[in-house]
Amino acid sequence: MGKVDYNLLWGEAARAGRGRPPGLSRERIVAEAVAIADAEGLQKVSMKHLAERLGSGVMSLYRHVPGKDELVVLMYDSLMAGPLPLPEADHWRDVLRHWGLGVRDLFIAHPWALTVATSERTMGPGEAGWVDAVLGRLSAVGLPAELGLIAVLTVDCFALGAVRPEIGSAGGDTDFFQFLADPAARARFPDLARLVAPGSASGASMEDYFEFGLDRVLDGLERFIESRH
Amino acid sequence: MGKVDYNLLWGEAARAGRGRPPGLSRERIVAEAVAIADAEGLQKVSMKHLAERLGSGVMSLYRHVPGKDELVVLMYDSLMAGPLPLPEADHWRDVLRHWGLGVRDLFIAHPWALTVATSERTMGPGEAGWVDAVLGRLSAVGLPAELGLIAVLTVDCFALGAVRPEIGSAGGDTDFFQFLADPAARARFPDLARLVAPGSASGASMEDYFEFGLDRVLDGLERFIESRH
DNA sequence: GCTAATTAGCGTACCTCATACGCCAAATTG
DNA sequence: CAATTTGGCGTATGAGGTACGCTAATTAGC
Repeated sequence: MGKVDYNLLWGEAARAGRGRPPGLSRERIVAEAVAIADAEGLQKVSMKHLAERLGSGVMSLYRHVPGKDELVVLMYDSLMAGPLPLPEADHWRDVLRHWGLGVRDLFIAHPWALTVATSERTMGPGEAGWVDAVLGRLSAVGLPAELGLIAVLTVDCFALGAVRPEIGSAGGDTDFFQFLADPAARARFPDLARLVAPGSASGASMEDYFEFGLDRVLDGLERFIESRH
Repeated sequence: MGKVDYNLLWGEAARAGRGRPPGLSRERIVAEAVAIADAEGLQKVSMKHLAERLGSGVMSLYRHVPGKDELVVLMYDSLMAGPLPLPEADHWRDVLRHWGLGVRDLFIAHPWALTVATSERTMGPGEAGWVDAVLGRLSAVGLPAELGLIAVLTVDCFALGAVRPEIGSAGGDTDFFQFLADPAARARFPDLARLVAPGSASGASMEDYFEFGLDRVLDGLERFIESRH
């Protein structure tokens, strides 16, 4: 929600010298919060609930995390610090395709993360390293740095936008295209209805659509990159 | 946050016959909430604040809106019910390009909307009509319906993802790439640093980047569509 | 070992916010 | 002018975030 201190993400971790040794740690808190969000949703991540899980008092958390908003930001950046979807491919297009699908998998595995990603925020070290790793790989397979950067951002933007209708549909709780179940709505928006028609569950076809769009984006990038050679 | 009733968005508005005439209306409430969110941010939209603006009691709002979550959904859908960025172009590519830029403008004008767009939700009538209008225009300029649908969704997905770094940068409060102000960070992520380098403010270059990516997406769609003729 | 300094854990109190409930007011229908 | 219906809203409740300050545990210096 509110503003989050830049130093929270990028600042040095002040080392502890003397004094009482910590039982909690920022890492443990963030990891547990992510576990709760994955299992029960982001709105179930309350300081109270989190403290119970960790077997500590509520206010103890504030020794390691400035507040709730900051915790959410840390949760998000911790995702990006994990393993990267980088294949052993030797063509930039394969690298980017694999990476785009990996981004999709990440946001489907952590549905709460998409909301965080699209909130007003600052890029953290995890995310920066994430992007940096892909740029490095693209560079290794011969794509010039300036082309790699725009290619990665384009694919990333598409993936972020395109994964949206898939989230929620998976759980079955909230279907993004629920209104199309009504025949009257299908009659009013016949073109939209076609999207969901093939596999009535709508979940399966969305994945196909994601790949289709991704391939179109890669086509567009390919045309541009080839014109530069 | 929570689940929102499907009927809230798509249900018929029950007409009032007798009884006390309403002083408030759902439309007024939603419009005022949007005004607050635009001016002060979504987190400042509280039932209390909203009621003060409307000169009514807090609980009066609940006669017209089931709750806060539902209000936010209605706010979002009301944006989509507004005027559409549809040009008088006679080529599908121009239509989609103009539309993509219009989507970008919309989310920059209403920064809070992006978070709502990417939350778990159901498509409402405003948004469905929005998509439907573009499909109709594309159809009118000769693009087959099935191609129009995937083209619109692809462009929409890209626009949604790509506008993200621009939000917040505009206000100057929270810069998405704030960490690149630090020379050490620029040294660590030189490729990323290049993105912001040209216009040090980073805002101007992001718009150029949006258009670049959009054109790549359109290129990819063009290749696919031409291969179908 | 003793004391001072330092840092962690956490109970209490407070504030904000959404909202269930119920009463009253204002209009229509007969 | 009742009876009915619908809207406005005050009060109370409960959840959630967090400022404050006390206590506990540990180390550094003596």
